[in-house]
Amino acid sequence: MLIATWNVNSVRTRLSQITSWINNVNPDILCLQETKVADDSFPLAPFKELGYEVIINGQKSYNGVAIISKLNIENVTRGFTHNYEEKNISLDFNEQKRLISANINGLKIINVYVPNGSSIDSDKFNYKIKWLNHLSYFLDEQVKEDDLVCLVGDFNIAPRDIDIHSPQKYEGGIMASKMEREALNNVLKGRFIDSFRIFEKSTGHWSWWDYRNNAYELNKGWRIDHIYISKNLSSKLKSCVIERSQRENLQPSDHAPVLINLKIDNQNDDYFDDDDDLFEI
DNA sequence: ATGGCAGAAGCATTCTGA
Repeated sequence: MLIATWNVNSVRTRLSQITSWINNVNPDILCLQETKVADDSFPLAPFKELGYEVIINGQKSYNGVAIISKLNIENVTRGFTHNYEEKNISLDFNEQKRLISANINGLKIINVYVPNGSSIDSDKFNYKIKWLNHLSYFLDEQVKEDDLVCLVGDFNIAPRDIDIHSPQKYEGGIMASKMEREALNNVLKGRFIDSFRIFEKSTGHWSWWDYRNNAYELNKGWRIDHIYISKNLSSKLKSCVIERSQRENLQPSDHAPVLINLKIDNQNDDYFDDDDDLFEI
């Protein structure tokens, strides 16, 4: 079973790249972030024609998340489900569309687009930390002990220094600060495993490269897109790859997809045997 | 420290992203 996450930076602009990638890889579930489109303008038909169901939680211009699945989608939730005012925060944390979840094939799929935070002395940074705290509440509320969970998306956080091309340059800054990493760890609470780090312990593997300053050509990237799986899925995890070739498309997203193979059933089990080009080297 | 690049809205330029 193939499960992917991809910040596409506009689903409409990237539509042909996404459908082409789906045709090549044949994922069972694809979670999108930064769809940047209101729900009534989302391009559903191209995905339905490929045999996928689509659930969306979008808004005009900014943010927006979607789950595209070949398998039946159940128990959809959009945004946080708890009463945020009970948590002593008056802002409506569901205004920005950054969260969607559903049960698919016995798994709970949670797709997030964590706020960027701008810079650590900004109001947006404060919003980012609080948003992550809400995500922690959400997991407490929604995830039962024996649930099989995939928490995927653009987290806008490099978990460790080895996930940044120049850690000394960015130490303590946005996406690399201690506060963000602690907030992320509080979300994970030891319940989850970083799929990518099961297979790759070294630095030099990125999922995002800035559009500016020739960052991709200089391979100055960050690993900020993650697939976290609950520990009870760890024995089923067969691979995790970053599909960085998608960053070489004409007019690409600034993010590459991240893809795992879970041995849940017999679907797509031969995928990694017959297309070695999709492995990151 | 600032700007670089890209997308959306909407028609010149601003806002946002990371």
